[in-house]
Amino acid sequence: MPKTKLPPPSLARKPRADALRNRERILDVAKEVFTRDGAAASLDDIARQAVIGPGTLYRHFPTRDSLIAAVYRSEVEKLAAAEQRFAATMRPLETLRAWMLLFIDHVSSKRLIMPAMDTVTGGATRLIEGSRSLIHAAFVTAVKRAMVSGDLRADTNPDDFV
Amino acid sequence: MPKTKLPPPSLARKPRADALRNRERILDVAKEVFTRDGAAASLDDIARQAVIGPGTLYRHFPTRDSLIAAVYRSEVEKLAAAEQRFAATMRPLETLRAWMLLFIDHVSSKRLIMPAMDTVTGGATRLIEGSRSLIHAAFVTAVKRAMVSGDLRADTNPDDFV
DNA sequence: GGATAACCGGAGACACTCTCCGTTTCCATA
DNA sequence: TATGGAAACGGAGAGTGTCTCCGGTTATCC
Repeated sequence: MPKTKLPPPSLARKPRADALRNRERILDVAKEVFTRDGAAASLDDIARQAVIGPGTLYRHFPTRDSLIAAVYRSEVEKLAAAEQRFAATMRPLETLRAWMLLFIDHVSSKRLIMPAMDTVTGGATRLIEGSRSLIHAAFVTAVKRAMVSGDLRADTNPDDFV
Repeated sequence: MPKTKLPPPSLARKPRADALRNRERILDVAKEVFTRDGAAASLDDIARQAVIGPGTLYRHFPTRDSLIAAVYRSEVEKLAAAEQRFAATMRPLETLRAWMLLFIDHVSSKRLIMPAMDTVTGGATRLIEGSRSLIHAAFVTAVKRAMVSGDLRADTNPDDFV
C-alpha cells in the first residue's frame, strides 16, 4: 500500500543541489570573513554576505565551532587536491614551488582560525592531527615527482624540508 | 612590583582605595566565572557577581582580552608568591609538594582561559613567555630549599622535573 | 572643611545568537 | 511533463550580551 519507495538498504538519499550550493558558498564566505575579522566574526554577517538567511546557515552548521571546523577541513582538502591539479599542467619543480606557496598561505590563515576551535570543546588537536597526514602525503608526492624528473637530487629526504 | 612612594615630582597621584578594592574583586570573580563558564562568559554577569556596574568593569578592563590577561597575570603572581608563603610555615619537602599541587591547579585552569587570549590579538604567546620565568624561579627556589635540608638528593637538577 | 579629580552605577542603544514556521524549491515517480 | 511531498529556504523576532554616556558620589589633597 505504501507507494513510497523506501531507499534500498542504503541510508540517506542524495542531498539537494541547492543545499550543496549554499553549503559551498557559506564555506567560501566564512573563510574570508574569519581570516579578516578573526574567529569572533558575526555569523549573521557571514550569512548576509553569502546571500542566505541566518536559518540556513544554522541548519548547515549548528554551532560556530562546527563552521570553523568545516572551513578548516575544506581548506585542507583543497590544499591536498591542489598538488594533483598543479602536476597536470606544470613541470615538477614548478609544481613543488607553487604548492609550497599555497602551503604558506594555509599556515598563516590557520593561525587566525585555530584559536576558536577549542574555545569550547578543546577539540582542535584531533582535527589538526587528522589533516596532517593528508597534507604530508601531498607534499611527499610533489617532492618525489621532482626527484624523478631530476630537478631535485635523488637522495633528498622529503622530511628534511620540514 | 612594590610601589615606592614618590609624591612631589610625579603627575599621577595614588589610586583611590575603592578603585583598588573593585579591581581586586573583579579579578577574583572573573577568575571563578571564566574557569566555570569558559572564556566566553558574560562580562556583565561578572560585573553583577562582583556587585559593581558594568561601567566600572569596562573602565578597569576595556576589553575582554585585557580582563583575561589581567586574571592570568594575577594568578601567576599569586602562584610565585605562594612559594615564600609556604616556606614560612612548612618544612621544605612539604612546601615543594604543596606548591606543585598548586601548580597543577594553575595549569588546568590555564587550559580554560588560554584560548580566548589570542582570539583577537594573537598575543597569548608573549604573556605566557613572560610568566614562565616567574614560575620557574619559584620552583627552583623550592627545590633548592629541599636539597639544602636533605629531603632531596643534593645532585638533583630542578629542571629534571619538567 | 572645601575643592576637585577620580570613580561609581546603571539605563539604554546597538549588535549578535539562534529558533520557529510559513513559503519555496527540488526530486522521484508516474 | 506533471505532480506530490520531502527537504531546504528566509527572515522576523525574542532573548542575551556588549559597551557608552553622564549625573551623582567619594576619596584625596590642601
